[in-house]
Amino acid sequence: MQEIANEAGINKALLHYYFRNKNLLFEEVFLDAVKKFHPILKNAIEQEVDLYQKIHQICEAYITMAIDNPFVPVFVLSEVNKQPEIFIQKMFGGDLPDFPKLAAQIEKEVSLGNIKPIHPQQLILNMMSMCVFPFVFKPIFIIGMQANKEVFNQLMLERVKAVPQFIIDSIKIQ
Amino acid sequence: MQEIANEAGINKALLHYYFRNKNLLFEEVFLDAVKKFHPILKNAIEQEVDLYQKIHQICEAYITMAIDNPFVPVFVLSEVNKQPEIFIQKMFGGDLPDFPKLAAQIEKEVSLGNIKPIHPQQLILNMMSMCVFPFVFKPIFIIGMQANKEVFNQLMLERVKAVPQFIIDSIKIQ
DNA sequence: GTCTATATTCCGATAGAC
DNA sequence: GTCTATCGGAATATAGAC
Repeated sequence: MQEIANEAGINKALLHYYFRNKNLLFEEVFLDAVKKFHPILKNAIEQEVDLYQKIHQICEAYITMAIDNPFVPVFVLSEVNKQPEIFIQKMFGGDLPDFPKLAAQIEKEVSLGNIKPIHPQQLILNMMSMCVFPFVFKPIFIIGMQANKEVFNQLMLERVKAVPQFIIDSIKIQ
Repeated sequence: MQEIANEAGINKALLHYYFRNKNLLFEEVFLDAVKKFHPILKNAIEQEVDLYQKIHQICEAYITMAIDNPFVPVFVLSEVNKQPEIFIQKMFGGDLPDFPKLAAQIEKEVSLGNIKPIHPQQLILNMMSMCVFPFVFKPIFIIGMQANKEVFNQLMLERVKAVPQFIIDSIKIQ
């Protein structure tokens, strides 16, 4: 609270005046900021379009969200691993993206022979991983690659197209 | 400190007797536990084998490490995003895996026409993402997929082979 | 080495003046 | 609304007996 007050150029007492206590501050500031993105991401997953389009939409939604708000992936993944049920309830309000529906769509394409055989849940994990992970991995990547923020940001921009391309290259039938 | 003492069946004073203070305890216990894996992962990345073999080795090293120590990815990624330089120094001691060397190997295969054109750093990000991210995403995945720990663990076992397969399917030339 | 008791520090929260 | 001053509790850390 002291650090926040310093940063804001006010004092602790005023923080309590505005937010009553530390937990309410946390929820109003962080959770509200993060909850904004939920409908966008949920919508990308639940849109009624064909699979390749959907892969593009999901990757674009997740990666651009993370580019514009790089703190969100780190924040969500840190918090959700502290108290999974509680955080998910607060964050999604029991209204998570419909992953099973997406899995069913993948399953259908596989059974129709339109894409290579793959476990739908593995494909979903692969897609989510490639969209979100780099933003959490960023510090290690930059130091390990002897890169810098500008290089990293450029790579992330490229990923909006590169990730769906990579996925589709892997699952498409020649 | 009280909780740790309870868990250990001793009292707080003894914890301080052994570790002097909370920070030293943290470093000795957590950092030491995590540092164990560093040479294994580094070695997988730096082995002198052909690219497809190396992809298999890296994925196997990272995923099996995470299966056996699921707390490690969450811990490392949380800490590294708090104080990147400090944590990386403590964790890797200025001796990170040689990612640039791996990038050079990928670059070479691309230029030889052995694999599809791809930005080496993107491929590395994709691989690291698919290996590590699911372990951080686990709580959301389980609830969102209406799955459970057993299903999740089974999926992770399958990923040891499924992830390299997915990558190679994407980059290989028909 | 292990304990009890206690000191010390830190931080969230409140009281009350302005 | 904003501040200073302070309370109260919790957590870290130490003293000292055994």
